[in-house]
Amino acid sequence: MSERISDLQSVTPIARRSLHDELVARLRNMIVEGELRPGARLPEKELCSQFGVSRTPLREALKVLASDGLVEISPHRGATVVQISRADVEEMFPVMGALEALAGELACAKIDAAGIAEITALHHQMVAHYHRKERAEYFRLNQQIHERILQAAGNVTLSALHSSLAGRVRRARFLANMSPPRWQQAVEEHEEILAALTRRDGPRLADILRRHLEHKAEVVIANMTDAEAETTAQSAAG
Amino acid sequence: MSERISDLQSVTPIARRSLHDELVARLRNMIVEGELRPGARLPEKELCSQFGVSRTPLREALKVLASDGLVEISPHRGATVVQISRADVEEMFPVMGALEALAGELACAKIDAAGIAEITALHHQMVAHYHRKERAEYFRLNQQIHERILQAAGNVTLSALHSSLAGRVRRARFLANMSPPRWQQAVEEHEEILAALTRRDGPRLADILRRHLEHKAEVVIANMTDAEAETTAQSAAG
DNA sequence: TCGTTGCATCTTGCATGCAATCTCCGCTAT
DNA sequence: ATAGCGGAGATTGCATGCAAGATGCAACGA
Repeated sequence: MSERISDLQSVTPIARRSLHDELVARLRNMIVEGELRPGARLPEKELCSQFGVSRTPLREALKVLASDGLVEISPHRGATVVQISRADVEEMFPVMGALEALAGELACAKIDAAGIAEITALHHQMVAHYHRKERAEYFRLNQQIHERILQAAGNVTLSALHSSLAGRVRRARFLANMSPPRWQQAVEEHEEILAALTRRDGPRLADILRRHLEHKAEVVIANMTDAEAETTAQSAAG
Repeated sequence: MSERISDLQSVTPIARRSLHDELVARLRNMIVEGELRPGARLPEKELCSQFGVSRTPLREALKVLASDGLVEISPHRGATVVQISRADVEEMFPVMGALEALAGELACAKIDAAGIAEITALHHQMVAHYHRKERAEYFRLNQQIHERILQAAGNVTLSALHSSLAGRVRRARFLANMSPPRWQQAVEEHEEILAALTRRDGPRLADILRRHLEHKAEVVIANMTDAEAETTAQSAAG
């Protein structure tokens, strides 16, 4: 028999995305990145002309996003980007904590030296950005580290759940206002995370991650409260 | 100002289900309950005539189920009920363990006497069914107890994730073949669960639940292996 | 005889049309 | 002046039509 096509490295299935898949990805991104604000209405007609597609694939995409918790659909009234409340955040962080804690345990059991080296590199980059007070870069690296730990856990189900939650939380972009002491605390916790991972101390890593997420929650919630107070003051003044 | 309508207990929004919502619920149920077997194809036309709807709402429902991990859609080839592999189950149970452990902790902190009484009642019913070897009833009560603990945790996000996973796992209905010693072990663990909950010992309850889920996983995976061997033997004989 | 290629048929992906429902505006009555 | 009412316009829910792609079969060639 001749050489099999499937043996060739460079031959991978052509990724063909249907319109609705593409729409799901784009809309999700627009929502998570804050381009579409919480509470924003999503009129089908407008989005259709904007994306240059018809209503059918768009509607399919909206249904998917609704089941994912990013948009809300009320019958005959249309879709809106879900408002994320303080209560929602208070709910979501413990869950993310549990998921990341599990990821930490699994990662310690499975990660190899190369994986640790990679995370270590990311960590040092992140710390460098911390010292230069480069918030945006810091957050990007921070997020990457957490993603890499999830990935090292080698559990697709776990990763999927976490990334869905992370997407919803990221919309509360108030993290950007982290106070200096809080920021320092976060970096210290990341030092501990790296240490535990290097020692492959699963229970300890799980514990740190859970606490780390608790503290993140405090920061986010504090900032949400501030933001709300500001909004209230504005609307009272206006 | 007059009394707000929203303050009234009995006034809840009238549940008006659109066709696609109804379809999502029905299909999900058919898949979870095993009426639609893993690997089964889901031709749009056939389902449409069966449910008496047109293709549009049906397609929307399929997309939602796909994003939920219950069906798989390949472009121009249609939807099929996803096969659940041993690897999938091995992935999912630790995650369910983490979620239930968190639920246990939260439940201990929040549950009131009435809640405990309710779970206690369910527990005793379940044990009665165990003694009468009534598997179906036993499993129903078992599931109810776990659901009540999740509910007592008072975290909608947590409940939603758990129920999605539980739905996917439940399709591996091999639990029905639990061996007598395993069954006894499960009941003993449930005694411990109830005890820890009554004492409101969160960490302990979390621990038991995690272990309980590990053992469930072992049972399910063992039975999946048996089932696979059987299938192989059958196909070899046939 | 076996493997390949081309064609017919069927299924799915998307666009569009119609009906049902909601929203918003002006109007009327108290 | 304000609350309630009603209709016009707009938006969504669902059905259907057409085109692109997939499947399966048959004919062809080695």
